[in-house]
Amino acid sequence: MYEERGICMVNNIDFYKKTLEQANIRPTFQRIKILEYLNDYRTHPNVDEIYNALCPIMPTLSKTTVYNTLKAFVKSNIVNELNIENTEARYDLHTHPHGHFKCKECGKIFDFDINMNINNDSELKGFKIDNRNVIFEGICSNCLK
Amino acid sequence: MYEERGICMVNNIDFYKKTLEQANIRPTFQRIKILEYLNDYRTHPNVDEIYNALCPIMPTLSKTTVYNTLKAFVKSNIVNELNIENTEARYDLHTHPHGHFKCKECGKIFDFDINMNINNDSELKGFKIDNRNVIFEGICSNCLK
DNA sequence: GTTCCTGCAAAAGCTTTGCAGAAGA
DNA sequence: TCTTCTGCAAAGCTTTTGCAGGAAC
Repeated sequence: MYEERGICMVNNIDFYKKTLEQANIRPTFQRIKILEYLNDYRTHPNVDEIYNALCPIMPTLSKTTVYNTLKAFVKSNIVNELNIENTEARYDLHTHPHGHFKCKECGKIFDFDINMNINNDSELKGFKIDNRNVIFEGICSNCLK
Repeated sequence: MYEERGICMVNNIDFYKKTLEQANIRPTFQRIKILEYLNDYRTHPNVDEIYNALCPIMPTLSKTTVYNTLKAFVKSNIVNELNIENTEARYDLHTHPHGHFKCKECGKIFDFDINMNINNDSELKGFKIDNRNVIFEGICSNCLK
């Protein structure tokens, strides 16, 4: 049991390392742990959440490092920066494109699939589109009750 | 000529007044001017731009009032708050839904039409959707050259 | 008279910058 | 050795809050 978990963890860490190396980012302990957190917790965490979650296992971690790391990840398209509120940025592992719904009542963020078909003759003809952020706001079905 | 412009302005101010009254917002001079600015300049201004543009004609205007006013406008769905960067909010008169493209090179923001058809059986079934913000990022055709 | 609005100053909160020491190539 | 990375402290910016005077109803 212990061994299995051990093996599993090693494999994951190797995968994170490879991901970072492919992006030309030196796979330091801090960066691997932040990437691991983003992979394990797909809850669109902000800097504070990541920092507080990792502090127990790396007490000398600084927020500056979290900021630096996330900025590097965004630049390399490993993660997506979500500007849902204007107060703070949230981060999302870059996977398949999807929309985000923010409930004004409970504050929860819901993922949803969306078809974003842009007409080739649209205003964006000839543009290079790197990121597609779709953010809806309203009230979720739970809070509507 | 002068008269025409005069009449025109009066009509507009009346229109702004009516808009605000319908939204249950007292049509003060400051609020009318801010609404007028948003109507005349559809360039997704931030607080600073609005404040600096209006200062010459109302020297005692404070940024707090701009913030208060925009917050009231957003709450009443008169304007839309755009969180394109996480550094500052931008504001957009609420018209027909459209997407925003931000060029990472020149920083310009382009409007574009988009069809946002959400499946009724999607994850958002039963949700009340108030705002739809679509923000694309990349490089515009001009900067690609 | 009571409520709402404005604007100044201060505070709060997120993010960036400068820099020195540490780690890695 | 030289470059890159980390983390502390300070600074920078946008936004919010507290509050007193003024305006509107």
